[in-house]
Amino acid sequence: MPAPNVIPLNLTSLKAACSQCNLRELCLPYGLTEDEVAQLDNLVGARRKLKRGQHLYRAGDPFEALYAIKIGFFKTDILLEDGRDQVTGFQMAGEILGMDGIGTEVHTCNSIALEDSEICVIPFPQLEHLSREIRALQHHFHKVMSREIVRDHGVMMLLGTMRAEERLAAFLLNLSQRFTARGYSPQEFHLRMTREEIGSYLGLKLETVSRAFSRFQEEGLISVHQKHIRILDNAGLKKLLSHQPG
Amino acid sequence: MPAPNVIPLNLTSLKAACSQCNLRELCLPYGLTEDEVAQLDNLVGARRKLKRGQHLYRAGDPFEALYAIKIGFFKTDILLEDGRDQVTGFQMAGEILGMDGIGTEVHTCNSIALEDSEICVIPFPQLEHLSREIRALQHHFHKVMSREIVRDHGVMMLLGTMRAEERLAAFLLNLSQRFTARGYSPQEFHLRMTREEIGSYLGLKLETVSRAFSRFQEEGLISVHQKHIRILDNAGLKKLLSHQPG
DNA sequence: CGCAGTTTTGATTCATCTCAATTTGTGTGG
DNA sequence: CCACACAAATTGAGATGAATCAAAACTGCG
Repeated sequence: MPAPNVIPLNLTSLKAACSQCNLRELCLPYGLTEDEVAQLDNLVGARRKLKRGQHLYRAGDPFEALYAIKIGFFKTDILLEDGRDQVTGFQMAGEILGMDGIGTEVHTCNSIALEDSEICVIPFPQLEHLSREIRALQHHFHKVMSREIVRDHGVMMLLGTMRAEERLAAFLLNLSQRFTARGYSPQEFHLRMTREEIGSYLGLKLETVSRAFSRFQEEGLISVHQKHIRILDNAGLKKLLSHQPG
Repeated sequence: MPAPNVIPLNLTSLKAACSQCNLRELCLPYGLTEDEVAQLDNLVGARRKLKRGQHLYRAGDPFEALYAIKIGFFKTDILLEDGRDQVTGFQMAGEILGMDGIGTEVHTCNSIALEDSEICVIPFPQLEHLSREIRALQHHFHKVMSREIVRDHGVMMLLGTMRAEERLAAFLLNLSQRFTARGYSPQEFHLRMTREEIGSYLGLKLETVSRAFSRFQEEGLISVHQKHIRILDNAGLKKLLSHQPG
C-alpha cells in the first residue's frame, strides 16, 4: 500500500506529456533534468489527433503554439496565388512544427498530416515563459530553430545545385537516417507521400521522380514497390551525391 | 555647465553600441525600452571591421557569437566536398549573421564581406542570458530566427518552382524592398555581388543571369550598367512573378 | 597601359518538362 | 467478396529552357 505522499503511477502518467514520452530525447525535452521535464509536462497541454489529410494549421492562421509530433507524419507546403505550390518539408515523430509562425504571428505555410497522427500542443507564450526560467530548455529550443535553418540551407543546396537523381538519392538517405534515429530500419521503409509530393519537395515533376526510382531499381541501388522502399546499396546512393554535375 | 549626475554625451556614445545606432529599429534592439537597449549595449562587445572579400566566419569554425551588420554587405555560402557551392543568402545592414551555428555549435556556412564592412559581435551565451531577463529581447530574437526560416522557405519556393526570369525578378524586387527599408532608393541601387554569385543564389549559371538582365533591359523593365541597376517598371517585374510556369 | 576578372552574346547540347497512354493500386458499395 | 471508379504510378515520345562551350567586349586595378 503506497504512502500517502506517493502519487499513484497512472495518475501522473495521465498528465505527463513529456516525462513518460519515448521521444523525449528527440524532442523538446532533450537535455533537461527530471524536474525540468516535469515543468514541461504542465506546459504541454492538449494532445490532438489528426486524420490523414487533415490540416494541423493553414497559412494565414494566427500563430499560437508549436506542435511536437507524437505519432505520425506531416508535410508543410506553401501555396502561391498563381496556383504554384511547393512542399517545404516532411516531418516525423519528435520533430517540431509551427516555427514559421513566430516571426509574423501568423502561419506562413500549411501543415498537413500524411497519415493518422497525434501531436502535442505547446502554447508559445508559455514556452517562452518557461524558457526564461530553464536555461537548458531555452538553449535547446534555439538549437531546434537553428537546425531548421541549416536543414533549409541543405534543401537550397539540393535545389540549386543537384540533378534529379542526386536529389532523390539525398532525399532517400535523409529519410533513412531519420527513420534510423527513431528505431526503424534504415534499409526498409514506407513512403508516406506521393511521387507528386516528393517531386514538389525536390523541385521535380512526378514523372521525373518516378523515372529516377525506376533507374535506381535497374541499377540495383534500391527496390521499389509503390511506396515501399528497400535500400540495397547505401554506399551506391551516397556515391551519387559526391559526383560533379554534368 | 551640466549637473554632476548628467553623463557627458560623448562618453555614453562611445560605449553605446545599440542605443546610438540608427539601425536600432531593424536590428536586435527592436521593441526594447531605453533601459533594455542600455543593457544590450553592455553585451555587444567588440566591433569588427572587415575588408571586402574577408571571411567573418567559415564553415567549421566554433560558434561563439552572432553578428549584426552595422555597415556593409555579406554573402553566406556552403561548399560541398565535391566542389559544388551555393550562396545561401545576401545580408545587409541591420541583419543578423551566424544563426546557422547555434544548432551544432559549429558554423555550417561561410560568411564573406562583399564590401568593406563593420559588424557588432554579440556573444551568444550572453545573449541567451539577457534573453532570460528581457522578455522583449527573447521574443524578438525568436522572431528574427523564425523570419530566417520563412525567408529560406521563400528561396526554396523560388528554386523549386520558378523559371530563370522569375527568379531574377523576385531577387531584384527583394533587394529593392530591403534597400527601401534602409532609406535607400527603391529604384536605383548597386549590386554588391557578381553575376556568378547571383546565379549561385538563384540556382542558375552566370550566363543565364546575364541573359535575363539583358532581356529585362530590352523589355524596358530595368536598366543595367554592370552592377548599377535601375528599376524602370516595378509593376512589370511583379507581373512576371504571378504568371504560371511554362 | 596592360592584364585579369567580369560580363555579354552566340551556337549547340542536354536534362527535365510536357503531353499522352497504360498499368497498378485503393477504397467503396452492392 | 467482387466489381467499379478513382487516384497514383509508370513509361514513352517529343518539346523546351537552361547549361555548356566558346569567343569577344568591357571594367577596373595595379
